[in-house]
Amino acid sequence: MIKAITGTKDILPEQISEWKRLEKIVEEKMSCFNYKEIRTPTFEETSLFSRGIGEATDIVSKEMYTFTDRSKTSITLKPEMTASVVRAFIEHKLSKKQNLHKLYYISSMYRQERPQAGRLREFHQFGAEAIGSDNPMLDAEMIELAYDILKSFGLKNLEVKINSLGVPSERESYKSELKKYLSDKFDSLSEDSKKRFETNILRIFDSKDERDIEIMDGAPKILDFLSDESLEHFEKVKNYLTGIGIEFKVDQKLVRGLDYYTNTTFEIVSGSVGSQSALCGGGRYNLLIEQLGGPPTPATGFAAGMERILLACQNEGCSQEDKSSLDVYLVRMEPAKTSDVFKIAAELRNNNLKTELDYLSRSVKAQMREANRLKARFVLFVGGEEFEKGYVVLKNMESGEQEDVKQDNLDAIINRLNLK
RNA sequence: GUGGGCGUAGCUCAGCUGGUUAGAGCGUCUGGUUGUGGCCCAGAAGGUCGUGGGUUCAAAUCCCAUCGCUCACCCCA
Repeated sequence: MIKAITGTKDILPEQISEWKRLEKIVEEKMSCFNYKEIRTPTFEETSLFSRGIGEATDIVSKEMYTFTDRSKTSITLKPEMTASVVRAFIEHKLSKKQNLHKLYYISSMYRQERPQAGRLREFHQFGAEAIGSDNPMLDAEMIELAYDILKSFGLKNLEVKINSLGVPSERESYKSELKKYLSDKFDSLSEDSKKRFETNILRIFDSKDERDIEIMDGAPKILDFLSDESLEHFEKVKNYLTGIGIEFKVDQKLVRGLDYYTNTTFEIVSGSVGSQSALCGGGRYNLLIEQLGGPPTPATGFAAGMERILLACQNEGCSQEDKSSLDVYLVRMEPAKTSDVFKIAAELRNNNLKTELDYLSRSVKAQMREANRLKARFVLFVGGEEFEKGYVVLKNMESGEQEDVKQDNLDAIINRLNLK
């Protein structure tokens, strides 16, 4: 048997309604905040991601789906969306059109990691990018927007964490201070963190090793190394959030894995999923656009993992039942009436009524059971003596009442079905 | 890349101190009188016990390998 590739999942019909519900909320909220949808290709030139996300990050160094196509171009399935959006922004010279672009997307992403709860190799994210302004209001708006969507979807067990990583010069001086602090404690660090000491020292903060956590509790704090300007930006973000009643926690251990972040970073975590608790993460990336060859342009954004959100929702019991039902089910009482049934179905469907009929040549009883399972509001019996007299029988499945209706006057039925 | 758990009907699982035709619940299908659902009742279909090898008179049950799933580390959404 051929099975789906490891880390990929089919989304079956019974699961679609929750996906649609989430997508609908995303679209409504994005539009409410005046973000415009953008769609970019599934794959890009590999260098976009290696330059954009950072050569040393795990995403680029070991998780990308990269291959060479027939024209020997190195191609990569997009592991995240920001680099693609920025590429499109630069390529289409959007900065010349207007100063600020507020964009959103819903798309699948690809990362070759070991799958686990809330983590797949093909997964779906929605997210937003505001390109063209350094205004801290937009930093706050990103958090507001993401939080708003998660809340609207029904999630409760949420926590907003924010931090500021400052600008590169501030971060570099912080990193060297951190290095100093850790140098005499190096031997006590976990093996993983010893590696991180060289590759990305900030990530030691992410360690779940108890000794590491203890050591890092005494480490210097990033906010002490930020300039007045960076701190002021951060203060404003916090004030805006407080002003609209969003609770948050400043977490100076919140460092993000992508290289391009500057100043504000944030995460919204859920206590309702497994260890992959970050439902959404983002922050400001003021240098990325220039770094990818565009005009110097400040920007901020976020991405949210849809599978994780769905998982959290399921675990919190906030999923909604699929309420879809049928308007009418046609019961064919004799095999000879098949073409009549088919004709009536066509007319009902032409009038936008959700109509179903039997394709398996089953008994009337079986057809009724099927109608019931499909939650049909009405059943229309075609056949028998009524049909010979020119009538079809309309049955209300909830009340059980039924009545004869002239078969050459389907309009009466259509009107009746459209009423409720 | 590293570690733990698990692979028996469509689904959830029982059976596993080796021993006659492998079970349950749910679901599916068909019936419960001529043409009518939901509840109830009856019956039926459906499984090379992940795959390959080994031990044995005998293996779903023990051993090895392999594949897959899953959770966690790592990383991140």
